[in-house]
Amino acid sequence: MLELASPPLPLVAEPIAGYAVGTKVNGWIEVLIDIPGVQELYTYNIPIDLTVRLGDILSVPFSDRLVSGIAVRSIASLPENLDRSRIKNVDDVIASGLFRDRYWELLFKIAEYYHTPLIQVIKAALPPGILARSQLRIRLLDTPTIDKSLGTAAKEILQLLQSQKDGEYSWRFIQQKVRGARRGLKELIDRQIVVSNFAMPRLQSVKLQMAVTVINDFIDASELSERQRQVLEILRDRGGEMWKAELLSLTKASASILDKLAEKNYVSLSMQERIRLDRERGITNPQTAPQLTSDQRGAIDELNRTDRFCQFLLHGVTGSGKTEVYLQIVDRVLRQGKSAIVLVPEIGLIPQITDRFRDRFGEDKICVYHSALSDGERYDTWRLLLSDTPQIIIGTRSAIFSPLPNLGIIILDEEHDSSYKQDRPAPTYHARDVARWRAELEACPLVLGSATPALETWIANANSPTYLSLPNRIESRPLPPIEVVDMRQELTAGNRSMFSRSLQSALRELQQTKKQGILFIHRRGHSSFVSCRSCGYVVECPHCDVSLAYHQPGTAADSLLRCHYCNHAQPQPKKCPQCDSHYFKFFGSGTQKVMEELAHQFPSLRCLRFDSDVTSRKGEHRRILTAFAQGEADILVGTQMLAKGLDLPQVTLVGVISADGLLHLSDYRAAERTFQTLTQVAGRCGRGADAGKVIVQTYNPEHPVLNAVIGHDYRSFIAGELPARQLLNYPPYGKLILLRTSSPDEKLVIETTEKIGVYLTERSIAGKYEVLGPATATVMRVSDLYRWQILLKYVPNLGFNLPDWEVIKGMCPSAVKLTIDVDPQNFL
DNA sequence: AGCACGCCGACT
DNA sequence: GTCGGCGTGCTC
Repeated sequence: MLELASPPLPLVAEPIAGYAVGTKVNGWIEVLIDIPGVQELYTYNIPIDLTVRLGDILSVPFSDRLVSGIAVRSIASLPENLDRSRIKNVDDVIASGLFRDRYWELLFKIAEYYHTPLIQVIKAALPPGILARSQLRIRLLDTPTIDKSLGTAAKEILQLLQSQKDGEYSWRFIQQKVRGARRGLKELIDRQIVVSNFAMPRLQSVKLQMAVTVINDFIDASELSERQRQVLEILRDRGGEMWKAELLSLTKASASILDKLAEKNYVSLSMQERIRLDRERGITNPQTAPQLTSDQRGAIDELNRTDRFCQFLLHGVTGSGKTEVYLQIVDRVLRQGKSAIVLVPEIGLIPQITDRFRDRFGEDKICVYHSALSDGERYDTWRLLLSDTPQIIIGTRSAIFSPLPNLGIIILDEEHDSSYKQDRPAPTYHARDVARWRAELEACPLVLGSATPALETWIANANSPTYLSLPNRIESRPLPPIEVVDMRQELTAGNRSMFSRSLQSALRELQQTKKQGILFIHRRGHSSFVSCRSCGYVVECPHCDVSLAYHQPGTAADSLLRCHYCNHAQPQPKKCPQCDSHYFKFFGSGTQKVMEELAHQFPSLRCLRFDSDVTSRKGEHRRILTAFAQGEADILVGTQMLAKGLDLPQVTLVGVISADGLLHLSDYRAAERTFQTLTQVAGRCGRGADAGKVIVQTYNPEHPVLNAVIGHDYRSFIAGELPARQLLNYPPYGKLILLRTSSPDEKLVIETTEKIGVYLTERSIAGKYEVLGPATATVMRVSDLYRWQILLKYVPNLGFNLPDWEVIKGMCPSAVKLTIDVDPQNFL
């Protein structure tokens, strides 16, 4: 059993006894330190000239440096084993008033549920740049006396520093570059060639910019030149206040005109904070609420009945007008003087939904928050959200941490989407669960919207007044008919194209009717590998056990092979490295392949590509979708992101190149994912005045899930799927926890994981959980790390008793990394 | 995380 | 003998 020096922070959902965020601290303060592997609280003294409140972000001396930490608890007397002389002073308060009680409790709850140190949860919630730690920096002196007798390490460091304009590098960087760096540094410091010092990295701060403000509205023509008067009038027309740079570029005036106006006391020039927000957007066209369908009316009425916590499921088929329901419920919340959080699963859906909200509420009430914001934008947005004014935040999963003090509602659109689950850095939270906890704590309603609800949500809401259904599309538009094409028969009939005869004729029809179509590709790594047709050799990543993906040459002559796991890139070999064959080519049906094939078979159709390769640049998402919506192309070819919530009224054809990749996903969710994805993709079709048509190609046309998809029949899918889950105690009946281990040392991971497996199995009978594994991860090696995993399965209702995670952590040597993924979605 | 202290192999 | 590898322990 691991013994901790001081009492660890209890991982409980309620705050520590006596804890209340914002209360001033008397006595000593216990600080949660921002250093991984340091979980205990450290006690500090508060200097007289400093006011520290619980929840403040502090900078404190730790070891020989300054680190940031959070003031979490005040104590009146010191622990016995801690000598007064060892206590240091708090260095400074970095930020105050960021957390409210409820918010703080939420963070505790997350830390507890996901078995993650609280500090990591806080880091996930805060914008970057608030927590920071000092860095040791090495600087070359101005006039160093350098003699030749230096050691090689010292010489190398010197060279490095001399190559830098300011003669400065972080110590960490030098250590990475130079071996024996420590000795070299000592030499250089002893001879007074360099100095070292600790410096806090540049913290995120407000951006100041010169602004011009009218201070005298009365224009005395005799006093002003013509040009001065013009500029002043323009400024006045624009509300009397503008950024200097903008006013100058608008009026083409020179700065001296403003100086003169300031001199004559008509305007004042001053530095003001320029709030950085993501204002990238289209045109606003104010819209009033449209006529509601009776289903929409019913849902809104039901939602309006409560202001307390309540989880609603808004189950609406694609195109049934869920967004309008969101708009109306948010409208009510704003009128009550409260704020709203609206989450979407993907960054690509933000422009579209933001446009809808802006058209209804105007732009100043809406902020967006997602991973593509710059650090400055995030920082400013986050601070703006701390204010009490009613506002709307629209964002991806991390926006669930928006610090809005006055929450009136939380909405998750496409709530079934697995992008709501974080699986990379801990905490591996699911935004839907966090949203529910938060709504409970803030006592506000939670609305989960989907055409294909997650089974968890279905179980929780079915047969309850909180189940709100929109079974029909708006304006009584029909759901598109879905045709499943058996690709085996295509082959028998001699069609070797990747497009079935049915899809080909639909594409031809599209050409004639001037309508638009979408081709969906389910891409998952293996679909774009390069292989030898003579010997079957496949190019694999040297660091991961996966094949490399082919990428179309851009402007460069050589095509590139890239690893989707570690980003390793290499040029494509001209011939097979194994057998020298020249039949060595890109194989598979990725987006590019489909584009080529279209260009070949349907040269007159204009195609646009829409996948993560093309949309990674900022604003590219919107650009492509706008181009497509404006009819600049006939076909949009893309992956996953096409399936999610896009509203493109001109689309009358949706083609799924192959459903097989989806059907054969090797985890218990395969059927659910297939049903969701296919239903969602099909839903992109026939949303305008013209009816649509969906064609799904597969080698497995008999698959039962496809029948449910054809019938747009969620209930029949559920009826088939739930018993299967129940039988094996999979979610939503049972719960899963995935332990992942990884290490560069293969033998060591196997050994460690097996040891953990034995421990878990030994106490599994008493614990009432099931142990699956140890097994290698689906891809055993990624970035030269060997990965293993153990899955725990248990049924909450039957009572359970999970193992002691501290014991398991203790079983891992430092070279083996352990992560605990609660409710895992990805078994990669 | 860093960094110090501390114990074992190949070299001036 | 020393330099230098990286294994444990500590930081209020």
